[in-house]
Amino acid sequence: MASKLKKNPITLKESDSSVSSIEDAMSKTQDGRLYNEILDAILDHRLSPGVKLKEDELSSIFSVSRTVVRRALLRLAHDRIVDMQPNRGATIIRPDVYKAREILGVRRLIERELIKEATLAATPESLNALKLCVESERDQVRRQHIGSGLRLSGDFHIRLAQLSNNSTLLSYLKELVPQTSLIIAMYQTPHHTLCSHQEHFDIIDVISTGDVSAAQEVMDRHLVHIEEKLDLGNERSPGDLFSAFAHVKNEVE
Amino acid sequence: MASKLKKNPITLKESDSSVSSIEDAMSKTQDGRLYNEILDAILDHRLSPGVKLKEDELSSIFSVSRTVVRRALLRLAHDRIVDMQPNRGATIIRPDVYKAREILGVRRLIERELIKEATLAATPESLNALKLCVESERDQVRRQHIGSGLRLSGDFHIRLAQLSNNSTLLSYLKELVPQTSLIIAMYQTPHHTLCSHQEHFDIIDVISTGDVSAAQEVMDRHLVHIEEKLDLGNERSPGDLFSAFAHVKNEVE
DNA sequence: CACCCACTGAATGTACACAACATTGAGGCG
DNA sequence: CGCCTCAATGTTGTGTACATTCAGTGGGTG
Repeated sequence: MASKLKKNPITLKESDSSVSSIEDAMSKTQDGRLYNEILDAILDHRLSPGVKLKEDELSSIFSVSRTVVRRALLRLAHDRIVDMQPNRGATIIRPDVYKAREILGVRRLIERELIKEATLAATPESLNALKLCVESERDQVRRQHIGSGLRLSGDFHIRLAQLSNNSTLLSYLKELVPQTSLIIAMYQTPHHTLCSHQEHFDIIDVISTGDVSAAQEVMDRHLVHIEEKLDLGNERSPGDLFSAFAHVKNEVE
Repeated sequence: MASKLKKNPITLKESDSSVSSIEDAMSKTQDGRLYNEILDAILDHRLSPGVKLKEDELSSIFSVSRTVVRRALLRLAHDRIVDMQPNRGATIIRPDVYKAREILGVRRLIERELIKEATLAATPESLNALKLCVESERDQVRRQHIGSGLRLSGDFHIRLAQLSNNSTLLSYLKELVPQTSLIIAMYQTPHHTLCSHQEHFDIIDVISTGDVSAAQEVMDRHLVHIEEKLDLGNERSPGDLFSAFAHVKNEVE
């Protein structure tokens, strides 16, 4: 059992994650830290769809008790980021094509509203802070830190949503972003599937004009672009054995 | 400590709740049962906004260990139905006016989309089943079972949403309905604030015509009516000491 | 040879004990 | 007389042991 420790290359980056992640006040308890760790791993594509998250392994890796692991997993399950069946443990979701379209559709619905409210509430200062965030994203990608780039790309959407002061829709988006990350992991095409940071800069520009409809239009197109870059036509993602043989091992939902 | 058992009048209606509640497959584990019990109590207005949910008390009342109680509370916290602060326990949320408007606004956004998809996916059979549900709701109210009527009223919206096959938006609505129930409890005016079942019948009728825009219009008006029946002008709900002295005891968020 | 069933091992569900933290009240001090 | 300190108490956070369930396996039988 102890030999399984090195099986997973997840490093726990103490202070880094609590800074980079948007989740702020919840890191006080241990399960909040673990929750963020797993979330970051998913956003960075270090954890793939379909991976089984065994409680013993996680407790070994992060040196916490199963109690803490269970809490973290329960939260992820409630976010619909992992799937928990009674007595059968937790696995990272593998959205099928139908579900993927559903999630992306909900994102469009919700972000259309969020950007409307954000546009009405934006100030020059908050937009500048947002711009800095996108620049950092761009720099990470240039340095070939694709994983961090991906996470920061999600961060942009969440920070943008925070401008709106709509905490309900914000909490939904916080679930949708990791789900989208998993969808990208499953259905990405050879060409890059990152949010283009240029589009992020464009979005900031439109918001600063105060034109709500235009902002909604740009955001919607941005999300459609993401969807178009995916290969949602045929179900399996190329080169992924898990997808190719999904019907053998587990016929999900 | 054992003497506190009789303090809370919550009865645990074994089989009843698992039938009446929409939550279906989750009642296998004990925490799912407790989760549904608390949710039903909120929907029936047997539990009010601001009530402290102590782990020991709940574990005594329902004869389960604190482990189970904690899981249930954690789920409720994630639904934003209870508020959990580290080391400070769980209390049922008390949405202020701003938050109340936000939640009702999100409901309108989400149900507008849900009824669109439901209209496109509806069949005569599914609509008939829905009609039976509303009739049962009407009968409960006629028999003065206001609590059950309230819960069934929420059930209508959820069952309607289930027609749409959009599980993401459905899960959001499952959080929004109890939140709405708490808002109604806080801000209800002397005249009845139930969803009028007549409007529910109307909604079913419009859906059966297949006219999406009309259905959206009717649903939107229905939700606006609910909001209009509330007294969101002045914050306190009449006769509720908790609200009246909220600024003294705890200045929430 | 294929199918069925009991067994076994591993993983999860639950309970309880202890530790850490927050709240509150009394007492002392300024 | 009011304020501060600190201990007592209650409540939550965490770790661990035990119970339960499930999946895989091996042997037996039709």
